[in-house]
Amino acid sequence: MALKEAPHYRRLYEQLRMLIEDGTFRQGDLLPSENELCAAHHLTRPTVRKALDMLVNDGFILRKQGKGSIVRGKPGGIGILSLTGTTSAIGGDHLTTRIIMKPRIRSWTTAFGFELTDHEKQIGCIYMERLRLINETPVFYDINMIPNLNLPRFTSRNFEDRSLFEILRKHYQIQVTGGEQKILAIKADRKIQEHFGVTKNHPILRLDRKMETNRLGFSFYSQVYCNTEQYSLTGRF
Amino acid sequence: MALKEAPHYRRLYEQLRMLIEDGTFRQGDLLPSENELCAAHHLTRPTVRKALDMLVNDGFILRKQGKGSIVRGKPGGIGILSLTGTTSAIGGDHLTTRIIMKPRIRSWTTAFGFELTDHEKQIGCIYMERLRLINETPVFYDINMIPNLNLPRFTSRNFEDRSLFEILRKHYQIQVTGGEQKILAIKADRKIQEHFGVTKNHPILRLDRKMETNRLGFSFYSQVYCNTEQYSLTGRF
DNA sequence: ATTCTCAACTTGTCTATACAAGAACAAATA
DNA sequence: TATTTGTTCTTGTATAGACAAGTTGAGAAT
Repeated sequence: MALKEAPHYRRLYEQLRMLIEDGTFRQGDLLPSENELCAAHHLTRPTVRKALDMLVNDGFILRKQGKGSIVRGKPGGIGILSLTGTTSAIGGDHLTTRIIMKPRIRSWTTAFGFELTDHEKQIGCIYMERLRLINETPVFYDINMIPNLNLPRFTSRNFEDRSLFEILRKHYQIQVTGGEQKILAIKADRKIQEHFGVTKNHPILRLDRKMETNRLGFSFYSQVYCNTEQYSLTGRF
Repeated sequence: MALKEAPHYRRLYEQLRMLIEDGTFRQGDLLPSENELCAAHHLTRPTVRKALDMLVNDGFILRKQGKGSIVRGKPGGIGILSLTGTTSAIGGDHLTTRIIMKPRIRSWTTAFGFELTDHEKQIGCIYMERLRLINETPVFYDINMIPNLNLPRFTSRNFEDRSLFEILRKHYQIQVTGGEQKILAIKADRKIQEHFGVTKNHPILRLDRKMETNRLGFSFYSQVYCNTEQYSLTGRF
């Protein structure tokens, strides 16, 4: 299956994003002007602007009429609230993963309060639980439910180091395009107390998430318990 | 101060968004095709597409090549995680507000962990605390800090019914364009216990938010305590 | 020296057009 | 009947150019 080349605007977006993320452009810097980018990449302004629009949307730059495109500061903390999976949200910190329950096929009738289609209910799901540690401290406990649909060898893959998002993208050409989430604060239940090493009244943040993908009708679901004592979740809106 | 007319793409966006929100277009419906919208509004495709791009970004529609623009379901719950203020995030439920501390001018050196500029520190801030109830149940307690900058009559306005966002938009032409937030789970402190009527170990969700606006260099800050026992926060990403 | 004006940048909005590619359906074909 | 092939709809990508409007800085006028 030959993957087609990404469109020009997306390649420019990826390139500029990388230059911001690796520090080539720093907070407050001006990006090259639209006309300069046009000349440098042999593109026209609407195409360049589309790439810049995406950077604005993702919070990487601001644009000021008459001034230019200004690089914004990267928000600190853990950006799990946006599109990225946990792995890439951590940033420079050291993330390790322990599989608590290996992927196995199960039946399901609901996924963390989100509605399932009849087709999803019928084919069942792949179920997996993981504990994730940042710098040796357990911070996330996630339960994942993925429709059991045409994912050869999925249950035997190694989820220790790589993110679920990355595996779906690389091996199955599935991109997460967006999703829905519910957030609430709860007391740690017995299982969470044990895994996080906290007392029974310790407040825990719970995210119920539905991830939608570029594959028509393919969504998957996660419930994430977070110990926000040391690492709070951050995001842009 | 005459407000200029909004650009065409924004007006089309607002119009379509309203038609989706008021139920004229329902989940699964197809919007008129781009060409039909062009003809109906005397616009060209790039302009129409810009409006549709915004709807995609805000999660109102999906687009499928060869098919059309499909209306998505509106997520339920309280959409405070996105751009809207609390008031418009509640939806159909009944929101009431009690002012716990009336707006007054204070000095500040920090705002909920966000960095302040020297200018912000120098001019001080307007400080206000409110308790907000949904269907008579206290759900939000918010602390607001707004730079004390050129907002005539601000401290004497009525914040009971209207949202801070709305007052800033209507009276001062200030639009919130985005922001940054941190989320964590905490135990209710004494003040929160009292206002929410909960015990001392009750888990509470805390949002620290920085709101950025169309006014150059003007940001304001909120810390929101949420009792998510009955109403969880929802959002799209 | 200070202020003002203007030219030369920047991004913002919009038009007009072209071709590619996916989806749906009808007609032709096996 | 079942399958294939077009045709025609849809959105996706990209070009080229025009004018509006905010910002900046150099040079002219005071």
